[in-house]
Amino acid sequence: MSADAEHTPKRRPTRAEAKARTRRLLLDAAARTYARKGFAAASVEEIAEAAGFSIGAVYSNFGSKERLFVELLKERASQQVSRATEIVAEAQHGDDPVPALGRLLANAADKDPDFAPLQAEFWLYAVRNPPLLETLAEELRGPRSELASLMAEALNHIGAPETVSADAVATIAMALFQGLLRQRRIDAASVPDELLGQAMRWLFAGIAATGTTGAAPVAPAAAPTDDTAPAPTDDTAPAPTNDTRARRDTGRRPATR
Amino acid sequence: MSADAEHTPKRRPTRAEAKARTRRLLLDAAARTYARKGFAAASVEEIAEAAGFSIGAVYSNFGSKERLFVELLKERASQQVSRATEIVAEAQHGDDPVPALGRLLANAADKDPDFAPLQAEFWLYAVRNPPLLETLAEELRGPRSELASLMAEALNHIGAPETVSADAVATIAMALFQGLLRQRRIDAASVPDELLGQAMRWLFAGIAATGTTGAAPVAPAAAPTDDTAPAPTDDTAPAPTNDTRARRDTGRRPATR
DNA sequence: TGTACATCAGTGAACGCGCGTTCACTGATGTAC
DNA sequence: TGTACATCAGTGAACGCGCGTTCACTGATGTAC
Repeated sequence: MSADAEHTPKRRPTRAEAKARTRRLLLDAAARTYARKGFAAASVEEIAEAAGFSIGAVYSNFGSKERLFVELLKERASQQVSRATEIVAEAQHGDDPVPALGRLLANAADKDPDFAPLQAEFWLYAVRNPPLLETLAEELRGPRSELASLMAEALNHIGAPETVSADAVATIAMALFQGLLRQRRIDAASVPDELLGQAMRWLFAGIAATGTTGAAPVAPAAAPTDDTAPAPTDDTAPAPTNDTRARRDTGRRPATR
Repeated sequence: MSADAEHTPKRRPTRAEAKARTRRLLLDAAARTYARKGFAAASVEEIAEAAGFSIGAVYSNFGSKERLFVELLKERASQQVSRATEIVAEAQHGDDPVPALGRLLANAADKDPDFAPLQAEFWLYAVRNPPLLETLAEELRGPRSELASLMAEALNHIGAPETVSADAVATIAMALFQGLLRQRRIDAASVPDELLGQAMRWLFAGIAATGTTGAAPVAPAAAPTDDTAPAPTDDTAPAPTNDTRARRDTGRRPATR
């Protein structure tokens, strides 16, 4: 129909473009299928069909069912963290973080029901294929340290003591998010929208209190918090790892190791 | 060798006893195998062999690969909650809960590496087989409300306001535990032993602070909780569900429904 | 712009292996007398 | 206590189906001249 076919979106796609599009469609179909059936139970035929291609297209693009999965993992493993980070960032500048966090939870749990199962598949697969665990950890490092930066900001904002590690708080926040997501699937009523926000609120209030009071009033019969080494557990637990009280260094450290 | 074979543990086992023993061994082997390979990838032969029996023994005892899995789920799904509950109970009466919670985390993560993957398998399987979701929820109800009872005690002990729901706190605690367990597998260094205890400490401090302040600075813009039906979702962020501010009812309600 | 050839993304049929399930059989336990 | 028969938990070989992977082929895109 139209003119000089230069920047019209309807021009005939180049070979590379067509291939890229196929790849995209296959990855998206794979995400749905792996999420719904699991890696082992999802068949290559099912995935190809869902994407509108033949089995061969998968092999032409990815080489094997496993490599398709790994590509998907590399592409999406960090989605959980980065999604959370976005919302937290938005929430922080808005009026009240609680409803924003509630939306995060509700969206991830109800609007995108494939999300949590796919993340679970990733985790299980990586746990069973140790080399991939490192890959996974690496994929998460970037987004995670962004989240930690936001947490550092928030900690400064409430005047938390310098000894509180933003990394630790970010880890706690992610764990909460994941755990609540999971529980919500089992029993939606036990995880109302505001629960994530509520928990974060308490957490920050607790951190702030620890700061102002000097010594934490915390859990019952608790030994007073001294600012020295945590010196936790004696026999089972090994020498304390770092991090919980590490300095708030949290400028994004771009994945060294 | 010995005498009247009455209560000697070495007497010939009755048929029922032998069968029960076989069942046990098969279930244990199934737990390991499903945890290590996943439900779909684990073969019946593998399980039978790990237990020291032939394939037929599985079919004689469970009827199918799937029913074996479901039996296992029914038996062990609540392990996560009840394990946590035990430790919390113990921690509460000891000096300091932080190391006890640290031990809980370390044990579940490092000492029993099959635990978290198996729980993840249960969850994924249930999510994909909705009828089982209800079963799973039911299995968890008992242990969960025990945990909530402990939380109620702790809340009273720190003088938390009556509006703080022990159920909500229990849910938060479980979510944290699960989430940290998962993260520890990806990057052990980011989840030191004390992190769970530390988080709980902050949480309770925050709740206590909320209390002392008088009015809960909690979820603003939240409609006051009426005790009627949850009336959930409309589209994005639904009216707040119940529970977060529910009365602290938490005497164990023994799994109705 | 047109022609001849090369490349290569995606097709579809075929292969063969692994696995869940079945079933006739075995031998030890249980029961009746 | 002993004998004859019934039951049934567990065996092991066989069946057949589904699925991952392969491969010769097609036809559209790209390239050389």
